[in-house]
Amino acid sequence: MDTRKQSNPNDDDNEKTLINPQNISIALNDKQNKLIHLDPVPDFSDKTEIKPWLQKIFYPQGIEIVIERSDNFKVIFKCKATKRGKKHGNVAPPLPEPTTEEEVNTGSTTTVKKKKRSISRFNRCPFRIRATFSIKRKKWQVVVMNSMHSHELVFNPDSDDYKKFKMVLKENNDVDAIKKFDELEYRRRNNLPIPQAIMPCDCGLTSEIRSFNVVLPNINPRKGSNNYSRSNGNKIKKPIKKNSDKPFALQFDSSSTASSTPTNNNISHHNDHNQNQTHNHNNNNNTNINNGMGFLDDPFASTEFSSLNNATTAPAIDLNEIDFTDIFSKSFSNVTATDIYAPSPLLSYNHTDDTNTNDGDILSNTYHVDISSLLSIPNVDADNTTPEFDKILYTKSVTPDNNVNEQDINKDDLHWIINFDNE
Amino acid sequence: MDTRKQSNPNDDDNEKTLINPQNISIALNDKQNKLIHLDPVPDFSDKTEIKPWLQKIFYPQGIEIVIERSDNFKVIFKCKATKRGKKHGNVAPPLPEPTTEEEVNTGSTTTVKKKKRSISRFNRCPFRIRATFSIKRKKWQVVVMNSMHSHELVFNPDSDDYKKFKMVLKENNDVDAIKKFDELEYRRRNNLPIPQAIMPCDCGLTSEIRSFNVVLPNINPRKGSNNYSRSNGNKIKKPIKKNSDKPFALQFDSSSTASSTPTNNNISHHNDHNQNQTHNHNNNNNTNINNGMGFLDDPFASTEFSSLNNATTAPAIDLNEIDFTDIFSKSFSNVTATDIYAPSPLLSYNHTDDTNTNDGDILSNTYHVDISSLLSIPNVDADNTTPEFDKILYTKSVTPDNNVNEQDINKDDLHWIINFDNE
DNA sequence: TAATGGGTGCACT
DNA sequence: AAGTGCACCCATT
Ligand SMILES: [Zn+2]
Ligand SMILES: [Zn+2]
Repeated sequence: MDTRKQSNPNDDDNEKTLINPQNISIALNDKQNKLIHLDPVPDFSDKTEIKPWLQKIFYPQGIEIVIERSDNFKVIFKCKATKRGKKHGNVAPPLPEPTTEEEVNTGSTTTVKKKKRSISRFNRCPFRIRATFSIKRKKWQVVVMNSMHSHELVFNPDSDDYKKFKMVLKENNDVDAIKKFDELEYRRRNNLPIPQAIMPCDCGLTSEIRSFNVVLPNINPRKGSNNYSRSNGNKIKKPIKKNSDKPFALQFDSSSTASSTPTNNNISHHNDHNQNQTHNHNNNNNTNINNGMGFLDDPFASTEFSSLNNATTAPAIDLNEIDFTDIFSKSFSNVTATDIYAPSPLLSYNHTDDTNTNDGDILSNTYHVDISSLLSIPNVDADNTTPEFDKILYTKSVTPDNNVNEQDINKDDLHWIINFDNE
Repeated sequence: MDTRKQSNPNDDDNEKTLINPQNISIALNDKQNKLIHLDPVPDFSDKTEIKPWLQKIFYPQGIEIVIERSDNFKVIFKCKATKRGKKHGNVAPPLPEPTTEEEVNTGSTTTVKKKKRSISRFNRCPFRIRATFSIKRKKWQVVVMNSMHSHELVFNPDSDDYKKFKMVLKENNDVDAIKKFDELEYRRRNNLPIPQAIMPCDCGLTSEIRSFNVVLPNINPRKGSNNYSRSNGNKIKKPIKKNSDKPFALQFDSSSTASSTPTNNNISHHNDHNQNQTHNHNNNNNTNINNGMGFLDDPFASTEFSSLNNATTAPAIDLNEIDFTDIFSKSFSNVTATDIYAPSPLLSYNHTDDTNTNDGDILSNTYHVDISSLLSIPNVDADNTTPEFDKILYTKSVTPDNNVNEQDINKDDLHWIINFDNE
């Protein structure tokens, strides 16, 4: 039974309030809320399990995450920065940089000098995922804090981080995830469209989380005893030494990690999908954001999986191990894969998992959010035309100087604007 | 026998050329050279030995160093940043920040917002020490890259880093260093003047390096075999994995670290001191850079050590173990301790150590540099009056807009100017 | 261990 | 003055 208070998504003051995913599409379309709570979240027994779980979700989105900051009670993720001098090989090239030169007036002479220490565009992406351990709930909460990106989103199966991620999947014998990512790699390398179904869930998070073998461990947390102590006297005490103070790891009688052990939790997903899809942007399915790489060139729109059958020549991938039909037999027809110029709709579903055998306090009546919304650039001004992608990338277009209606800027927006201007 | 070529310090193109410390004062006064090569340097058997060695040198200068960046062939040190919200307790307060507010014009309204992500002044200090392992010389080279600071220099015996440093000294039974730092702490806590003699050497580096028990290990480096491989093809190859690729650690048959083992190297120091002191600035010995802390308030100028005898009441320090006379019997009378508003002179000495029993290629004919120069703010324009400290701190005064003669800017200067303007 | 925000040392890449 | 991934910090509320 979920007793959390749900706030009115039309309330202007609810940016940091827990929002029922049922209403999150409304909240997002209200242009004010950028906090997207992902729910449910596995009961990680260690914070190191969070990143692989998120990678399974966001790699298919073309988002490579890294840890920006972490301690034992918090992990902040962001998009991985590009490598500056990277040759454009099999790696998707970043969009062209803005002018890398700048004029330096040294008095009587003006010198044009290459900007050596320019921070790559990629590193300015405001996208964040915040995982915090809630002592009261005794579980981790995952919140997407800024769903827009300052760069294109391209899945790169050749990145080192992805290779490591894939290797861990193999070490853990995570056959379902391996199969899906093999499929994802195959489609990427052959410039095939990436359907949302390759995402953890074509409509959200929860379902495919199970099939990805990212589990909700059916372990009973200790009740009645709170071994946590974040305060030192009356002040906050943070872990003092390395590899110490891992209270939440002691919370479960887990003999294995959440990411390596499947549960018996049979979530009946892909049922009762109440697709409250809401579009308030141009449904331009032909907009192309990938410069010549072809990854997201073909809007998936109404493409059914049967179209994949055209691809029969697989490279080094063991296609014999890939069962495509199982993946694409699910409903995703109304979800556009690449509609990232304008805010994607949030599809919210209400999962009532009667088969859930886990602790009802944590797992029952959970909801999930279609993370296709994470692909979107926020609708900074719904009344205007969709802002140009290049402008957002290069001209600080989120500032009020760039067609952003100031009334539509909340405090979080302002914070970013200020930071951009300061950098 | 040192066969290194020495360059003409008056040459405009020698910024990155090895400079004989004999000529470094001339080179520095030429306003072009900011690279101060420290020589000799112990043959560190591990890069972790470098920081303690430098701490022994720079703590007495009021400089607390941290590692900015490191790999197995390079360690870059800089000044430790201040703690942001630190209350001004027994810690020397940083100079007041510039305005921490900024106006944000959001169109029709102007919002004044606290700058949240401001970098503390302390972290902008350009002072750097670069230690690089030279494969050709098979030894570490230490270069001070920017001898000015953006902040006051105050030795803080209460800092955590210093306590750790001191603890390591005790673990290593480094009695000489312990004695000297006890003395330094005592003088600091009692607002007594800090003579240059408490520095590793009152006139330079080499001599006190021995008495500080930082040693030049009398170990014969392997000759003829070069186990190093920095190049991958013809490009620089960086270490690939953690805790691997420590080629220089294999270079010596060392059974102990350089910082813990004294050598038999009897450098006859404090002889033949040819004090080529050069002043081209106002010798204002009364300039006070310490806001009320009193540490460096009293210019030491012509103060002899006998003046310390006035202090007889030592707090918790075991003064019975401190032999002051041995320290201050050395000549340092012409060195001002706190003349940091203007460039300090560089005193260069020529040490000819006939008693050196170590490898002549490395240790004979070595020189050392008076690191009192490291206290100075560079003479950005010798023809002008001394630039105001506040201006240097807060108004990017190293830019040509701030009284820097553009002819006096070399390429490295320009690089920095650009970076400052970008921040 | 309340929750949440940010700074920064420093080795990896 | 490699940039940045990450963790050890500290801040305010
Ligand atoms: Zn991003
Ligand atoms: Zn400094």
